[in-house]
Amino acid sequence: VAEFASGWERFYRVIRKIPRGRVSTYAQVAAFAGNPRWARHVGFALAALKETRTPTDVPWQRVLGARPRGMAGISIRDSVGAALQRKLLEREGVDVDARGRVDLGQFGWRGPRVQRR
DNA sequence: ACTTTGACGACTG
DNA sequence: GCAGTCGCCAAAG
Repeated sequence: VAEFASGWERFYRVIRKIPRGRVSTYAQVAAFAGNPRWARHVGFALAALKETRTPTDVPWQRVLGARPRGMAGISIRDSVGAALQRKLLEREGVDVDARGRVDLGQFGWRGPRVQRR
């Protein structure tokens, strides 16, 4: 059913499910998309998204790079884009520290379903 | 069909 | 904490 999805479309589907005010990681998105080893491709797909789609279609800002200590961080290389991502996240109520890191224990997305308070 | 490219991640020194 | 390596693998040229 609707297997039109090219590889990257799967990532977009997962990312669209991330609730406002929550964040996830590339690896996490990849895992929910079917394979935890596609983390790099998530980032690649999002970079491509920048050119082919409108940002509003997929909440790319909620996808961060994995960091130790249950943290996630802005992993975007373009400083302008990184600043934008930070701004968008803060606008959603996500607390981003000075180094662009977010506590997953507090804002991390638990998964597509298992939200259940 | 081969090579290059990555908004990654885990590990090493 | 930071820089370098390696493993992973789909898309684009």
